[in-house]
Amino acid sequence: MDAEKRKRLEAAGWTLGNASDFLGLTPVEAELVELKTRLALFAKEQRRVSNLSQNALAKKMGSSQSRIAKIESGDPSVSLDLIVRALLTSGATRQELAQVIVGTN
Amino acid sequence: MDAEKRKRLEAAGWTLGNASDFLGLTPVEAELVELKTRLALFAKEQRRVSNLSQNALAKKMGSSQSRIAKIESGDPSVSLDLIVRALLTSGATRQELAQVIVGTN
DNA sequence: TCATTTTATGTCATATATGACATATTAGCA
DNA sequence: TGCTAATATGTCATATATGACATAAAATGA
Repeated sequence: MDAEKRKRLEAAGWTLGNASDFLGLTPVEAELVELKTRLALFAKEQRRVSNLSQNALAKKMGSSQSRIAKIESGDPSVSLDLIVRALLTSGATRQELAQVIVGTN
Repeated sequence: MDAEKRKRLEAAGWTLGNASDFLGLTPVEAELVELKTRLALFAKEQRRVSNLSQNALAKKMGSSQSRIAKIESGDPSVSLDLIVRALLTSGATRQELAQVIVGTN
């Protein structure tokens, strides 16, 4: 969005910002959310690469299908611990984890 | 330990193995523990580099001094989420996180 | 030494994450 | 189309993590 459009919108009474602002997240919280989201997406890829159904992965790591679904959908009730456990169980390496963490930015 | 010593110890009634074996951890659980331990150590370093007392860091991230101590001592009651929050709050970059995760091995 | 700050350890009420389950929705294929 | 596996979504009792607090033990410096 360019400065012009921003100015017009703000003049019209809009408060601009991103999702972090809206949710009232601190920068650290926002970064953690982004990190978890990226890892969650990668977890979905990894599971598919390893040819496991959500159910199969769940059994393999002592969890349940519904929780795997929540992991992959970025459900806020899912801990970083669980995401990483899913990733490691579906064969992701530490190098790959690191890769995802550094990201594109 | 070489095969000779192992044989002698086992003959003497010792069951050999590492901490993972002793605690009955699966390979994935063991790797997660190791990962958390390394990050915990790095968290301690990072806090010191940023010249924060445990109390100061705790306030900064809305936690408590005792919990910071537990983070840094590798207490099993501490989540990966909390460790990472502590790291980010004390100024660690994603690159540094990734660095620690890939580790030396 | 002593005073002060920092860190460690233990406990507890509460908050949050968890697996299990039911059930809905979607994909994939004959 | 129908049939079946896969995935999504919601709920709940229980397990685990949390900040707060007290207090002990170290560290730091005068």
